[in-house]
Amino acid sequence: VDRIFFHIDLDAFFAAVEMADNPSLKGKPVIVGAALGHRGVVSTCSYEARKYGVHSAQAISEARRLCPHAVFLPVRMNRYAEVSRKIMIEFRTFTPDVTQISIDEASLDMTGTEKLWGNCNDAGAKIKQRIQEATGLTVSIGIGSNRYVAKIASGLKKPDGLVAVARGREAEFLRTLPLEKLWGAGDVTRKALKDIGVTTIEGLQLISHNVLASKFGIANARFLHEASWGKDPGIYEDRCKFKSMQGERTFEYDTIDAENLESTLRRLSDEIFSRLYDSGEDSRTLSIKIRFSDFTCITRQCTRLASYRSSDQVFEDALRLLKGNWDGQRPVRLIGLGLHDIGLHTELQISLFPEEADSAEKARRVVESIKKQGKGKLIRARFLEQKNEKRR
DNA sequence: TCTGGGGTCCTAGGACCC
DNA sequence: TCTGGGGTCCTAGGACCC
Repeated sequence: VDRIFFHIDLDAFFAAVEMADNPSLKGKPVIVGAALGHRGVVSTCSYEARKYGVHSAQAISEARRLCPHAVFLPVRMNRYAEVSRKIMIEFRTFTPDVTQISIDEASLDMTGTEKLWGNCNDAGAKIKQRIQEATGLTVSIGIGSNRYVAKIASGLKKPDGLVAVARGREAEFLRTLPLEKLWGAGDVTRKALKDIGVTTIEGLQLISHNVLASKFGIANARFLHEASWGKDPGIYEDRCKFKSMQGERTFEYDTIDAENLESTLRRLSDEIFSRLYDSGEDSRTLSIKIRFSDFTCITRQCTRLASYRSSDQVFEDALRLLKGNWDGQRPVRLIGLGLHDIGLHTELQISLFPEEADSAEKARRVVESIKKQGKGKLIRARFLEQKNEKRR
């Protein structure tokens, strides 16, 4: 059966919400992001601001230099999440198959809805009208025979755009686009492609699979090949629930203050554990992240036998990782804390009694630390027995 | 002009087990 | 004393996206 997908993207979402909430901002350059004079970047900016060269992920100080008269606003994530929920509910009145991609994007399977909403253009117009009425915001819509093509189409005529790719014309559609539009191939991949003489999507379509695989590996080669031909490499498949959660803080000034790092870790532990607790799920893998003043970054992780049961447990492991991996000398720019492999069944069935699980955990740590310090000096008891038997 | 915060997925290598 | 092949779990790092 021929399927039809709509990819819907809110235009300049954070800035647009601010303008809808405060109409006096309309027509002005609006920049949502870090507070002025603080470390941080532009989250979203209005199209008026983009005319001055302002864009997402730009340093806020740079945005200020480019557009000093813009209205600078802090990020009000709770408000955007509220508007986002409202919009997703509207989407679900058009089709039950709505995959939320991010706070401002969704992929809709609109197969078989023609009798309800009309052809693609009509259905698109109705969605736009509904979102406009409900929130005052505009969306850009891409339409295609698969989610990947729809996603790319949605980005081509922002804001308030609608681009439909005819069935059977997917490869031709991709061929006309610059390589930068190929979702999933970023700066690093493009540079590597240039090394083997590929600078266009057409070039990517025609290059031999072997050459591609030897440069990028089989999985990446297949992704690039399918994407370039307008086949869905499966970008939104099995998007289930979240698999990790993390929190991080960039310090206003790089720091070597251990107390500052510890208290930040303490706060992050409380936040993350409470999110885990609220989710009702389990995690027994924790990571910390340290970004140094030169922007290099390390991550260190550990896995327990049983899921975290308190923010104290989270903090204890986080602190141990910090102490084992920071010399107290290198200035730290950012510290982060994450929990991973989140799910309901991550618990190992080691013991019914938490005390035993804890002591098993301690034993494991002792073993690991001895292994690290005295390489090869630790062997399993059963091997000792074997040696003794041989000597006899 | 320095470069946030929240995520997903993949790879490579080591330890360990059978 | 030398040594295989397959599998799982774990760790560290990195590409990419919004």
